[in-house]
Amino acid sequence: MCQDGGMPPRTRRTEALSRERIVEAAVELLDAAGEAGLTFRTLTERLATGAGAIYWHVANKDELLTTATDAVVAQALPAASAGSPQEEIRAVALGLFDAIERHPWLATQLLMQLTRNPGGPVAPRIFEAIGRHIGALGVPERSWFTATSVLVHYILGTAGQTATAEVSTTREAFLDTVASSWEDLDPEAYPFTRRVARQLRNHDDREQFLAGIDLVLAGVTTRHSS
Amino acid sequence: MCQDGGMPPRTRRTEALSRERIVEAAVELLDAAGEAGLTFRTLTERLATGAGAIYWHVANKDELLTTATDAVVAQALPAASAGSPQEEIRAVALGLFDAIERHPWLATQLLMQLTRNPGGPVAPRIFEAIGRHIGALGVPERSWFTATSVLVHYILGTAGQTATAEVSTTREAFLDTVASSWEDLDPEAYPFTRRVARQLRNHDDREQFLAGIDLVLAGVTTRHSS
DNA sequence: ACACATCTGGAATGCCGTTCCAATATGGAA
DNA sequence: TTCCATATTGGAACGGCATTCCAGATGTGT
Repeated sequence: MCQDGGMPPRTRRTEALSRERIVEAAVELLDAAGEAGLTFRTLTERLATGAGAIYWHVANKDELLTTATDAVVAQALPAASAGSPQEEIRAVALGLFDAIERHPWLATQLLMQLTRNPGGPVAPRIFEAIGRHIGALGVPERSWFTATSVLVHYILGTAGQTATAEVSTTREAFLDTVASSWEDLDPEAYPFTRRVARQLRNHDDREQFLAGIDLVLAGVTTRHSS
Repeated sequence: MCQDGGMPPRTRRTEALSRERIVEAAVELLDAAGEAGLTFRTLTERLATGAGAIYWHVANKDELLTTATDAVVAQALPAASAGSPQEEIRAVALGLFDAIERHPWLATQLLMQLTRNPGGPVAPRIFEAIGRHIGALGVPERSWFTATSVLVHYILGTAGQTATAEVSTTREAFLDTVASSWEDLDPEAYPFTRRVARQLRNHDDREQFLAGIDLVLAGVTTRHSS
């Protein structure tokens, strides 16, 4: 549980096990084989140790997942650059989008963190990165929370949706499967979904994603700029 | 896997096990004890049967969860009433919001269905319920998919966030805990989140939720109504 | 009354997260 | 240098889970 407060020793019996080394290995396993690829079995094998050793550094699997998620998100968020609030928000959104593309397991984790663990480190980090620029858009403080929520949920939801497509064999195959199943729906009950299925097939993820952001930003700004 | 094509027999050895009875029991267990409350152990106990019997009607737990989610969503979506597109969309949103309040496990399931199983029955059902009214807002067809995505992700994300608060002891206690942990963040790194934490405390879920919807609708409409 | 397909209950399997503990390292005190 | 308290490790053991397997009961058509 508690880390020592002194220098790290030069060399341990094999190669000092540490919280960071565990988290790093966890991220690698998640990247390689998704959420199911991270078990204490695979983790102990990769680190050539036992379960007890890991549990000395990490409380449980949930904490490990939270820490791994936070580490990846921290790296993904861009350092503050000096642009318009819209540009800043777009940069954050793209940073998360790309991170989810690199680590497809991230999408689910982020949604979980946001809904089930808003007190943890991940939710505030993302909330802050977006919300920081909301005031500069002319949104009155009373609406800051709502406006930021809309943006964050859209970003994570959509990025997650498109990123999941990457995991399966190829993106095209996945989108094609979904589009086909949508086109096979009952025409009476699903006229809209069937019609939109075509847009799903040839669909530039990144472009659509940014279009959605702009749409939300338009709503956020026009609402209060009169 | 396959249902018979004939009449259901009047009476079975105890009380005909059927796909519907299993799904019904699953929903009850989920409502009573959340996602962790649904295991094949609890399910067989409640239905007074064995695991094999259940597996004859249902492929696996994932399918059971999907079916349970779809059943609850189907009941939650309002029958078409004749109002403005905005009113229709608000009605669907509130229908989902209330369903999530009644069945807190639903939030996570819906997010999963949307991102990991868009080919299943749940995603199209929700997409259609919202998207059906998008055209009437004056949105050009090219933007239908994006606009609907924004709305759906916001609705599910936010409803999920607020619903999770219900599960824990009391809503107030949960919000208070989260707000406190946000207020304890580093003032240098988290000025926005700390400031917004106050809005979290006294916060009418439903009102905030509808405000968010209106915000998105404003963006969707003003963007194309010139 | 017989045979066959449908349906059931529960035992067995293998994997998972977690706990427990005996054994081993480490750094400072003597 | 020796020794000890404390920090750290590896792996065995545990209970719970989803899922599989199968012997047998049930109901239907003949």
